[in-house]
Formats: sequence, C-alpha cells, structure tokens
Amino acid sequence: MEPDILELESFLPYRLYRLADTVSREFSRIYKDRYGLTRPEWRTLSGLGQHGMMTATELGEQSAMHKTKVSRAVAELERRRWLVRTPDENDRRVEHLALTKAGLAAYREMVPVAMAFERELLGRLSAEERVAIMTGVAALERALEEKS
Amino acid sequence: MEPDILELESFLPYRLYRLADTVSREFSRIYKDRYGLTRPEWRTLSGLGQHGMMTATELGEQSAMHKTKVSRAVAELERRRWLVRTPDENDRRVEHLALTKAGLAAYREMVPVAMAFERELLGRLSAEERVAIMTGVAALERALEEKS
DNA sequence: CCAAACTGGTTTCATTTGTAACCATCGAAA
DNA sequence: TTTCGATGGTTACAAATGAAACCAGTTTGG
Repeated sequence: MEPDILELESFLPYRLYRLADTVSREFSRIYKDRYGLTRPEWRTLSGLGQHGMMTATELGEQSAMHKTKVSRAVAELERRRWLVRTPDENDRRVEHLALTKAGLAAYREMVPVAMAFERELLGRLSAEERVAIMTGVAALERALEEKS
Repeated sequence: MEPDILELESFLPYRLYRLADTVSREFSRIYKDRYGLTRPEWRTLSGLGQHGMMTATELGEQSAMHKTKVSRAVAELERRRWLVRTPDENDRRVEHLALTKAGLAAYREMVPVAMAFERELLGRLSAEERVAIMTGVAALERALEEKS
C-alpha cells in the first residue's frame, strides 16, 4: 500500500521551499538592486521601521532570525548610518535600536514597493486561490507553533 | 490610503519563507541525523531514486538546484559509493547518474519516513485547511511559472 | 573545414550562514 | 557579598552557497 517512490514535485516540504525560494529571490532583487541590502538587513530595516525601537533580541524574535544574523545586520546598518544604538539605562547588556533619518527614508521608500510586489503576486491568483493560500499558510503557521 | 507601515508578520514573502524554513529545517534533521546528508544531497538521492537514471542537468531541473549544487552533491554521493556515473555514448560531456545498491537502500529507507513526516504535518490541519494549502500552493506555483 | 557560439559539468573565490565559544552583565540563591 | 546560572550580544571558525571563470566537447554558420 505504501508506495516505494517519493514524488519530489509533490512533496510538500520541497514545494514550500521552492516556492519561498523563488518568491524571496524575486523580491530580494528589489532591495538588493536598490540598496544592496541582504535579507537579514532588509528584515532588520523592516522590523525597526514597523516598531520604531527594538532590542536585538526582539528583532530576532519578530523576524525569525538567529541572533548572529541580527548582530551582523545591525552592525552593517549602523555602518551605513541607517540605525543608531542607545544603551539601556538599567541593563547595560541591552541596546535599543532605532532607524536614523536616512534609514527611515529608505524604509518609507521600500514599503510601497514591497506592498506592490505582494499585490502583484496575489493578483495573479483568482479570488478563491487567494483565500486558499492565506488560509493554508495560516493553518500551517499555527500547526507549527503549537507543536514546537 | 496606502499605509506607510509594512507588517512583516503578514507579508506573504516573509511568511512563506519562514514556513518553508521551519518545515525544511525540521525535515532535514531526519536525513541529517540519519545519514549526514545535506539538502542538495537529499534531493539528488530523491531524484535518482524516483527516476532511476538522470544527467546532472536533468537533476538540476527536477529539483530546482543550481548546477554547482548538483555537481557537489553528486561528487559527495559518489564518494560514498551511493551513485555511479556512466559516460554517455554519443555525447562525451554527458554523464548518466544512477544509485548503487547502497544508495538505493538508503533511498528506500527514507521514502516511508519522508511520507510519514508529510502526513504528520498535514495531519495537524483540518480537512478544509489541507485542501486550502494544496490549492494555494499549486496556484502560486502556476503563477510563478507563467511569468518567468 | 574551421572558427565562433553553445552546452554539460567542474572549480575557484568571495560572501553568507550556522555552531559554538566567548565576554560582559544581570539576577537569584546561599 | 559572593558565586553560579541565565541572558544580551559579538566573534571565530567551519561549512554551504552563488557568481563567474573555466575546461572539455559539440553544434552551427560561413
């Protein structure tokens, strides 16, 4: 009953990975061409743009990045003078990160571009398909959270 | 009207990436712990197990890997004596790849494990959610193929 | 026939990543 | 208070990746 062959093209982990890889690659061209950002840098920019001020740990949680990625992305954005660190008053291990004017400007430019990208992508789907992908992704997210 | 903030957690490219990353990471533990395979190596094993005999180029197309990845994965599997190369009769640039007994044995062991993994993952979803994710993923795959 | 363009596949090099060790600081418990 | 385990963050090192150069060998067009 159990088939002895696995069809890679139908295997969900593979399909998800390939999908994400393609989409992410396509989207990354935007911030890469325009600003030379890496993905961790883009996520950092995006997180700070969204929340205003965060610690590195918070950034890692929000954007699902390992702390070394965060550390390096923050260092690079700081080097560009797109963000500044402010030491915490009470806990000297902690730094609060925030975008500078330049960083914020880049963020503000990126937001509509990112949204257009997403809209265009979803625009290639029918209304039902859009509902399906949103429902399905949300369901998997929930399923994965629960377990681990 | 256009909001000036992007909510990363709702941004489809990010969600897809994170989902794929989590799933793939979890699944990779299986073939990594068991055989010490990398993802390209697993995909190569899987492709050859599925098709019996392929060239490196075909492998790259089937499993969406860059040719350097294929080249390295093939070299490693060959080193393990899990696959052999046979030169093509007519075109001496081409090699036909096939699994050895040992490679096939590993593949046969992996297939049910992989399927169980997928089944367990989907099992955490309701029937409707399963339909949704399948429909949605298929729709996006189609959308991405068409364009590029 | 021969040069030029192309293709299958490998290698080299720079960049990115992951793991683990690390440093400093903090909090709690003795 | 001192010590010890946890925590925020960085660094060092090894492994994985991507881009481009490369080496056959093959096809095409003159």
